[in-house]
Amino acid sequence: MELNVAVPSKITRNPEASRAKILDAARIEFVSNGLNGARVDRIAEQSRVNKNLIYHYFGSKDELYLAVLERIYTDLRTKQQDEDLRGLPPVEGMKRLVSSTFDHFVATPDLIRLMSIENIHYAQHLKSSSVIKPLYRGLLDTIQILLKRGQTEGVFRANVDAVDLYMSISGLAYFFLSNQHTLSWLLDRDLAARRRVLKRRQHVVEMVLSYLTQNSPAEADGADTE
Amino acid sequence: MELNVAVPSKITRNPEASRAKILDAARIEFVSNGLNGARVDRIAEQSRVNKNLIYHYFGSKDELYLAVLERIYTDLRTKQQDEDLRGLPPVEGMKRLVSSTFDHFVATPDLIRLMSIENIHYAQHLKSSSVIKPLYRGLLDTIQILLKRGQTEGVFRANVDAVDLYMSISGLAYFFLSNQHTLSWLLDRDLAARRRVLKRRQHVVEMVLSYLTQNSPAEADGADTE
DNA sequence: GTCATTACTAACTAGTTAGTCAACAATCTC
DNA sequence: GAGATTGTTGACTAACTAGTTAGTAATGAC
Repeated sequence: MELNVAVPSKITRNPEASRAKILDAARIEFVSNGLNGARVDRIAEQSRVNKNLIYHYFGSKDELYLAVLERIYTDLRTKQQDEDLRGLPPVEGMKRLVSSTFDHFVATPDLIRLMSIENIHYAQHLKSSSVIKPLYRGLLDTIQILLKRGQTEGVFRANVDAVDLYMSISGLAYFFLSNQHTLSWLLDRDLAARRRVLKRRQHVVEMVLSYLTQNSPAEADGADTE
Repeated sequence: MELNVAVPSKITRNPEASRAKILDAARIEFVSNGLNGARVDRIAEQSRVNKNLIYHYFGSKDELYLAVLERIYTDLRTKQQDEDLRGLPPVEGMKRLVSSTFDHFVATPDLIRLMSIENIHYAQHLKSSSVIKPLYRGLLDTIQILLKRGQTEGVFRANVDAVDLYMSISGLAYFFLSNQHTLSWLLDRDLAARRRVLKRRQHVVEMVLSYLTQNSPAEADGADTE
């Protein structure tokens, strides 16, 4: 319904586009500079929108940040179609779950940084969100389903906590990515190099699967229970 | 118009104590609020020292931050006496290495937060430090020594990269701690609870050791090499 | 004791920064 | 087309913040 007359050129109103432009610029700004380092003026400038419009739509810097956080979390969880894996043979399903989790992290560095930023702030924004929390139920269920089936089929070890397994799958990928800058420097390796990333991916998959497929308390070793 | 007469109570000078007080207060401030969130005025107030003294000793906010960073890294690496583990039987040595790494992380939450903060800032301060980098050599050497010996003795799998192993050992503990706040909320668990931490510790040790002790390419499975 | 050095202080400043005010103008409702 | 609603703007402000200036006084070297 646009282009109604010849050349209007008057200030066209486009709330959705403005909102989206603000959100895009805000994402870049928050991800690059953290919550305290981010500048509202810079977001206004980058999105080519009047600063007050930001307050009109989002209320405050913190609420804008939360909006960015919610969007990036929901984007991730809608892309991550783990439900498809539930029907696969446990070993195969778990392999794919681990590698796809890894791939999603690699593909979304913004998410990694925002998670770090949010934890620096004691997750106080996340806690005031109602939309993010439910997103995690599905992933945990998938892990639980594959785990249980693998155990009854006798291919996975017993006594594995799904939450612990989730944290390990994520943690093995997360640390490598979130701490890339300090690690690359300290270890004299370019961890962002494509080859390195692929190598890491394989290592992570192998570690998780060798843990799962090894019969439970294999080591009847010394106590070490202090 | 002070009480300059009778009681002398003159301002005693104590450079080392002042320096230390500033550093202590700065550590708390930077760890709690991040680099951008930290306030120099607050550090001055908390250390009960004139603000200019901070600039007198440390030059700038960034240099003060670097001083805090260097101190916490060196503290960790002097406490972490991994050299002692090099003579142990590989499995036992590695077990202890993993659990002591975990314990050090748990005991030093400040370090975890500073590492996250530093990575948010692309490790730019760390890179300008000359003292931190060498500290890492020893730990990697220990891993390498235990790994090699375990491999020649036939108890550890072949083709394990020491850097990957280091990142896994650290990552399994780090993610659990650094992302405690978001994870506790998202997973409905209090990850700071003592029982949880001990359980996690055991899980991490088991995961690393089952990976190491499983014979190399156990799964002659489908390709999955896309 | 004198002098240079170093520790320490109080008051100030130039530049930011999140957020607001008051108004204008498309667009929607009827 | 009148009137309410909502999108959009530029100028403004009060509070803050890293860093400075200019000075005083304790201490060490000789």
